[in-house]
Amino acid sequence: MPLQRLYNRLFAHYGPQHWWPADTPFEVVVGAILTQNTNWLNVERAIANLRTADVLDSAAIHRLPTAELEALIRPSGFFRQKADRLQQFTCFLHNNFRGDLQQLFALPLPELRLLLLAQNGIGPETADSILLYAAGKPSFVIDAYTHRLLDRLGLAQKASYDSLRINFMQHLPDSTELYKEFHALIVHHAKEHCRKRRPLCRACPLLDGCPFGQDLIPG
DNA sequence: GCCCAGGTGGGTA
DNA sequence: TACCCACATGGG
Repeated sequence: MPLQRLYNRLFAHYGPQHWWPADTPFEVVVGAILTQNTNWLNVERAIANLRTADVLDSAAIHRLPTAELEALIRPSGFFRQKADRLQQFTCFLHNNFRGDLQQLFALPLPELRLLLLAQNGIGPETADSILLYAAGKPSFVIDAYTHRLLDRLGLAQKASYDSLRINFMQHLPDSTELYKEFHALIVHHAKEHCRKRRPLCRACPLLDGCPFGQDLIPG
């Protein structure tokens, strides 16, 4: 299976990634929203501000004055929009699940995914990141790096988000841990060998023995 | 100064 | 469906 082979190569080269970089499920949710079209380094600054202010939990975000939340997350960019999205989410959580993420995550995957997608500011990538890394559900994440990698390998140039996600999930074992590692490996690889507006790096481990990655084309 | 970064939602044709 | 745009900060 080509996707399995792609995963095997990445894993053999980089080893386990143990993602997502967060201490709690709620921190994953916050990071997933703050990282929208934003460099992760800036997200870390914003999260550090929230931690220092001791408001890195749902109840605190919920009751924090919006202007204060905006000031704390300012380094992550789009701070007005993201402060609003964070508080809309905590409001939804408090109104429907007593502010308890685990109660929300107890819903079955398909239902939970639709519910997340119905929230303002939570699109497919953010929803799948929350499902996979916060809720521990096997929902594959397709991000800009995944699109770019498949594009560089000559695959799926104009495939939709959902079709790519379904493709990954149908050709891989139904495993949360595998999905986590695979996505994390794609990000790790992309940061080294798959930069925007640049050709695939010659040192790319995926190209070793297959100059154009042809043997990785999915069947 | 320029491009880029782990998107989303609203608008238009 | 397919583009276009606003949203905003900080690094290279």
